[in-house]
Amino acid sequence: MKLTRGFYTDQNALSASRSLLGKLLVLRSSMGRVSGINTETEAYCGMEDRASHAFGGKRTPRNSIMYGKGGTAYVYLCYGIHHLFNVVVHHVDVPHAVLVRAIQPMEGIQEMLERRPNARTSTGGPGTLTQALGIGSVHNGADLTADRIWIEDIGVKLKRNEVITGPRIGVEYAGVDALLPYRFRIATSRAIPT
DNA sequence: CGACCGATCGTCT
DNA sequence: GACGATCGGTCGA
Repeated sequence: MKLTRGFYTDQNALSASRSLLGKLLVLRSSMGRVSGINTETEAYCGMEDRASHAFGGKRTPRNSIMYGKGGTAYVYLCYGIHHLFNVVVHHVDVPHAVLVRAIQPMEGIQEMLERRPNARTSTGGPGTLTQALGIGSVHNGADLTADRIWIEDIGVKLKRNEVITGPRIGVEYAGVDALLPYRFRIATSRAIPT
């Protein structure tokens, strides 16, 4: 069943990063449903977090989505090439977000392969999963409780020892905050180099 | 294997 | 004018 508003507004990025693991990310496409199970996430925890776009309470046209309602998609272009997909959580004016770093493809795999012919690494990173699913800047600001892009609970329960934590990727500029264990990954998912 | 590097452009200063 | 919450190819060991 589709996650409702309360799921997103009633928790912070840290707990949401855990609870979004094992959930199904779904898009409606012209071909039907395209989806994958979240296998890796990262928490970006508000204005105190040096790795976050919202660090120091910074507010720009780009990151303003992060200050909005939990249950909103935050999609932005990284390195001029890749769209990264984030789930905004927590309350208005508290800029918490969860970056989805990897998925396990479930529905619409044929469609994903057409978009990414070299399927070996098709959903192994935050930039490639958006390409596989067809997520782009049109989804920035999308309401995750509506019917274009959403997340479903498919009954996957993860035990504590099935979740691996570690430091976030690509945030060296964040100083001490780069070391925080804000990265979460399903232990049994395809191994990804640290 | 691992290290390195070019691609590519919206966003912010 | 500089810089990314990255990726995939290449090069050398």
